[in-house]
Amino acid sequence: MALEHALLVSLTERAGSGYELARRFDKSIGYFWSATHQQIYRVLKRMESSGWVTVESVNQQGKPDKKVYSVAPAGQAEIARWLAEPTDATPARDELGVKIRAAAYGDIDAVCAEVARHRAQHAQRLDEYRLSEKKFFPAPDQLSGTALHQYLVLRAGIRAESGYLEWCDEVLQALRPRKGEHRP
Amino acid sequence: MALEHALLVSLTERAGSGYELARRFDKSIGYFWSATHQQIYRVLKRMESSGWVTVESVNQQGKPDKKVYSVAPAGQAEIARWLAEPTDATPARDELGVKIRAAAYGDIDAVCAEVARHRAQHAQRLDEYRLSEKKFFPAPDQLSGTALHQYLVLRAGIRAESGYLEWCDEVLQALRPRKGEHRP
DNA sequence: CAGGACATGTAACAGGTTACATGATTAT
DNA sequence: ATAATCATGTAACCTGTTACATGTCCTG
Repeated sequence: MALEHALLVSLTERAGSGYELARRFDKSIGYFWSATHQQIYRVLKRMESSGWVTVESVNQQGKPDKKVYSVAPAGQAEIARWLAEPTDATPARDELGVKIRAAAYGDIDAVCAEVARHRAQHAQRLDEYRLSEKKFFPAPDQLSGTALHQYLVLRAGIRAESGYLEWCDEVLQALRPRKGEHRP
Repeated sequence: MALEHALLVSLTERAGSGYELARRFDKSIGYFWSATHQQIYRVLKRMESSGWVTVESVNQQGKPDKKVYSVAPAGQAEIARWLAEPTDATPARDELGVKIRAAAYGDIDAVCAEVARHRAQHAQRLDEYRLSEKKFFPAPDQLSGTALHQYLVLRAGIRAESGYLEWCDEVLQALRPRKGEHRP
């Protein structure tokens, strides 16, 4: 399981509440691992009873109390243990691929529209990634430590998204009826 | 949900038993959607009670009986309905990314070893894909219909795997200690 | 005063994994 | 004999999603 470990990493960098962690998962970490707040609350509770994290209730003026979680020594040990343990590659899962394979049994134009929709979504994500790259890592050669690691996973996102975009274009070119031609 | 629809597509191309479907998911379809046999049996049962598929028990000499599933009209309608319905892009989920982000809190060499392991796995998959490409689609320009769609999803696999490989190399180059240098 | 951000949670459900169980045939 | 392949299934469990519930404060 990686959600536990993603939370531990995030909490190591900065202690925080479940709510704050959910915010962080909308951004940086969420680019390659997503989670809803319910899931996060559940896992935090479990990690607390395992002794991986400690909680402290913090009063706030105006706002409701928050439970700030910090990584305990057992949690640090768990990160190290997990890092050393080999993990299988996550199997690819792409619903759009299933749809394309199914295209012959439905409306091809609808499938093309779907591909175009996904293309747009991925293009937007790629833009965000490239912006982050320019903004936070203008001189990648000089990075080291955690900043370097953050940069490297951002690179994964950039490569994945731009590859996906190219593929969408290949699909659209192959499936879309071109002017002057008519489909058999 | 895409497993139902992946099974419908597979059964449209050829009727088969749960066991046979599980075999197919190890190959072609499994390249972009995976499922265990238990999952498949469960979903087939549900689809049968929804009237999307029909079953026929087939006696075999020597081997145990098998239940051969075929797509019913309601199943065909369901494929068409699902194709026209927009779906969200599957969020990326890469455990290796989490590990790299965590690398500073454990043994960097262990993380590099993991990256190298994954690189090897993806390289092998890419080889298989390229072999399939040469073997089954030697003249991609002339494809149409289902064969074209199969080719396009294979292309997705090839692009994804080769992009991943390049990224692994980028990571290894950035993280691995080079001769003559020593890490701070 | 309505709506959004902050903050946490319960409950029910759907999807996916792992372990176990059975039993025949065929190949080594 | 032993293992692999064919073929189906139950049970328990973990992971992930959706809907609902509560309550305050701040902004427009």
